[in-house]
Amino acid sequence: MTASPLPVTFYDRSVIDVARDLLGCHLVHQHPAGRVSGRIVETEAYLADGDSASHAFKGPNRKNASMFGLPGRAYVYSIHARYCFNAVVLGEGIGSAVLVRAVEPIEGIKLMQQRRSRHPLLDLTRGPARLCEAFQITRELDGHDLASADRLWIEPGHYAGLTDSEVIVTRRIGVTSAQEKMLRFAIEGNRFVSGPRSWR
DNA sequence: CTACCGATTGACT
DNA sequence: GTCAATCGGTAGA
Repeated sequence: MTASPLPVTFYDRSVIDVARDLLGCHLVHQHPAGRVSGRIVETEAYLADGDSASHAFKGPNRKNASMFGLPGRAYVYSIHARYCFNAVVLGEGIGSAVLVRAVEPIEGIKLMQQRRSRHPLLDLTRGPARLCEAFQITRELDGHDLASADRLWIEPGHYAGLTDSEVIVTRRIGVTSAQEKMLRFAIEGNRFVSGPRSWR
């Protein structure tokens, strides 16, 4: 795999387009312990305006600061004693991001299993906090530049460029407000997609 | 300092 | 399907 990271311009577009287009791309983490990578199979968009489910809804604070930072950076937040990973979309002061909810493991499965300890393949990276544990993504990587091939980045994948019939669009999972918005994107039929079976 | 919350997960019926 | 444990991060006293 010698592809180079997606450029910043990829992230400087409509958050819905970015969430849709990240499907099929590869998330890569390089660490002294080894390299892990996975195909992105599920994302959610969090809008800059009128989206009460977004952490950016009430404006910038220390926790969500990177969400209002440069596009193509990571926004890593903690919730329920775990971490979740987003890619920041659009320019400074905007406050939109794409949550990566699930990937399909490609490289480094043994390392992922060590980090997640004894979990079966299907449970390694299905879910936003699970994939962060498998990829060793913590708050340390909050604000990290995803457009350079260092530590953590995203590459265009072999199967990127999915047709509309290969993508399902649903409500977002777990949010307690703005539940009506259809902002979750997933590769139809992929076993590593989280949520109810009927949504896979 | 304490109180509270959650874009979750895993265990359980 | 239901539900409680989990703890980092924040807000408030």
